[in-house]
Amino acid sequence: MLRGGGDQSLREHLIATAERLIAERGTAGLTVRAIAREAQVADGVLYNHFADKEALLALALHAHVRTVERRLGAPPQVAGEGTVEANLRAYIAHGLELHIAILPAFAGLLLQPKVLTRFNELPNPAAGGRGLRADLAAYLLAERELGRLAPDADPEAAATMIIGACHELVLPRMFSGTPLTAWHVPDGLVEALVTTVVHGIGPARRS
Amino acid sequence: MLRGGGDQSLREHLIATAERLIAERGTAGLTVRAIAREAQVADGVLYNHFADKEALLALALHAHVRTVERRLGAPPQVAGEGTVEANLRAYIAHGLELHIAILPAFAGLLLQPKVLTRFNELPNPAAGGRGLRADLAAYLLAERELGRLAPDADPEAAATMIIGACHELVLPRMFSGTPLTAWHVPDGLVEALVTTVVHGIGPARRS
Amino acid sequence: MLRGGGDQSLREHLIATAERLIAERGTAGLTVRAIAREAQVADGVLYNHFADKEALLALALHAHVRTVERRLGAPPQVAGEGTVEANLRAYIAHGLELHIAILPAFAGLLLQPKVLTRFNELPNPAAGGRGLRADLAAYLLAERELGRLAPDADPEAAATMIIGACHELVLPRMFSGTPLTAWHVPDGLVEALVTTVVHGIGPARRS
Amino acid sequence: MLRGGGDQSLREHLIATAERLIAERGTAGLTVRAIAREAQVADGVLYNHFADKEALLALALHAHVRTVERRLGAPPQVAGEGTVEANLRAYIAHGLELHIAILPAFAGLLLQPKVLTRFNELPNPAAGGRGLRADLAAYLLAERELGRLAPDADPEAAATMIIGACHELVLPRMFSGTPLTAWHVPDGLVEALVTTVVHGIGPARRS
DNA sequence: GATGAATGAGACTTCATTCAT
DNA sequence: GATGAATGAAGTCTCATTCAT
Repeated sequence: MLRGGGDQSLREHLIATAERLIAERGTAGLTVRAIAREAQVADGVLYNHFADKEALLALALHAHVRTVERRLGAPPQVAGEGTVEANLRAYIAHGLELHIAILPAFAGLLLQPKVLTRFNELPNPAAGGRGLRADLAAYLLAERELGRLAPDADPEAAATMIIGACHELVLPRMFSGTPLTAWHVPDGLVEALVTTVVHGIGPARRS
Repeated sequence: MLRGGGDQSLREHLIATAERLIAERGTAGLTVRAIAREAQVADGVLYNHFADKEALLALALHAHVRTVERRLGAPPQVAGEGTVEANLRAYIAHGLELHIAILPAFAGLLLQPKVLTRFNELPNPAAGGRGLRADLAAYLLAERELGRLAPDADPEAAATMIIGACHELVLPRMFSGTPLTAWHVPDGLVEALVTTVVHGIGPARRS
Repeated sequence: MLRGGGDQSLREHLIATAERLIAERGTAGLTVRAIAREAQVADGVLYNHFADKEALLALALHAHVRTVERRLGAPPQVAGEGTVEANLRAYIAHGLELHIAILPAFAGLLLQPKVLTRFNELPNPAAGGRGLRADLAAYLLAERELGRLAPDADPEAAATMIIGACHELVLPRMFSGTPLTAWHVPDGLVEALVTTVVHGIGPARRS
Repeated sequence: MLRGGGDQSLREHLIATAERLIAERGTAGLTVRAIAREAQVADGVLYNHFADKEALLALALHAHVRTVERRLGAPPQVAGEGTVEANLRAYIAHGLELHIAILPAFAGLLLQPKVLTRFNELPNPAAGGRGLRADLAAYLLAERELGRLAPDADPEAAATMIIGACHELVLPRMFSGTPLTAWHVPDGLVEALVTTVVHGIGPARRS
């Protein structure tokens, strides 16, 4: 990006570059210089557009989450359509892909409290991060109102377990050293999760 | 050099000190000098006992996990005793406490590939981290064999959801900025989780 | 570009703005950007009118001295009028106010050789800075010619001591950290200075 | 100063180096790197011994003042010895040399409030800076008690004028660009100052 | 002439690691 | 083995100055 600018402002260019680096390497050891070099701009240019490194990282992380969500599309939000099982499968697929894409980026946040603070000051990316669980709980509540779930089913508990399962499937693999993108959910696992949450594991369960 | 216990080697003393600091402050901004000062030893003594900082951190993290597990005691591993529901409650309580104690420490791991590598070279702390899920799955399988669960219940899926729920309850709170220790599980939530996984949320569910 | 007065050139506007900032904050940490922002003009406009930052600062400092002198009015320059004592009091009051106003600004000068060089290239602000001492010496010489001072009184030495006393009263207070504007000359001090220089401190002094 | 140390600690070595640089160039634009390079040590070594740059500069400035005073020796402090005139000449000579040596160094202080703050926290170098005026006032008071000065002579006013004259002789020359060390007090000036303050300039002055 | 984004050298500071004692 | 002063690369950030528009 040479003097004179291109089609997008340098500010956006920097956010996009940082976002890409975060997606690729996470927030770990991401230096101002690395971002500037990758963006092909001078070292100090960052400070013409952002208060400090943390402000840029917070925005880049935010953009990352939105980018991922845009790519994934919205999870099913209209109760009553299709089958509950199919909708749950869609939620789980969505949650898995979302966590695969953003958990590594968020991990770095925990070591950078200043980025965390600035990130929390930004508007919550729609269904991003903690939003997905609430989304699912709302969906389940609506299905219960329609009579497609047991009258005493607990939407919050179920949503917690389903989204939690997505975490549980992703988190351990972040510690293995192998790139997360190379991993796919085993066949039948999603189906088994849906069956489990719908029918329960108790002895009197319908066959 | 002044050490509390005179009979433990300096090596153990350093690991114990680093473990305590990790437990108190997490891995963020933990410097070699801080560890040495806290241990009341010289800065460079570390390199007489460990290859580098990462090796020490990996061992300290390992020790931290074992310490927490020793404190929590073993989760119920004998199927057929008590009720399934009570045993599941115990697993969930165990999982929550475990994750509250070790997730913050592990977060730092993700940003330090060298620590991660060295940690994975160590013997897997018994039920630690990924171990708990496998433990629970084995327990559920045994209960199914005893006929206390539905014959077609999927122990793996159920274990994933239950341990996942523990993650889901803890993880978001790590990003809020408030200290994790100040948080407690809302009343009824554990019960709701157990009920959900045992009975399912489907329409035909028993009342 | 929004400027207060429409009829002064941008050059004058910049000098006036820099002068005001120097008067308010001194030269410490005064950046080109701060001046431009305060003047409500673009960052780089400075270089259309001045060779560099130092040239602007030299002119602004020059203007500052002239502004202060205009505000203080001329010290008594006509010998033979009033009493010598009263005239000396006026000189001292003038010198104190002048030094209070300009010494902080000049302090920054000493650290910026380029500003210093450019400042010295400018016409000496009439009685400013070093000028006041010469003024006083000339006045004292005239009074001596009129017979209102001892025939062997040394105007140069007396002027040096009187203006020096003004320095001595102001300088130490610049290092105390408290704002100079909050300070006032203790009652009786000016009178004591005049008495001392007029009568001397020697043992045979008239009572 | 290579590893292993020499006869003086590195801490002292750094202070001495900074002191020399301050004496040579003043505090203006004195960088951490310049000090480290001049001291022949690594860039960051400073922070093993001082909280920050300002702490070192404050100590170096302090040392500079003490060094100068040690070199100059104490001004006459015993009233009643020699003649008053000779003692005053000694005070003036002392003040001139002191100010020539330390005023340039102090000028930089005004642009570095943090150094100023730290400097003021240090014990006041005996008769240094503001101390000399008080010293002189005390001496003059003692002489007055002995009857060697007029009974109504004002020691404070006289001291202010005498030390002020030293300032006035030195300050303007700091702005000329020529090195201060190359300047000497014109013959007769010191004598004229002493005569003026002792006899006064009033018309009834003794011949 | 005016703009202001971009430049890039250089400032201060941190910290894992080494090594003479 | 233990010490801890010294190392020096690397990090974040500032700011006078330039130049295409």
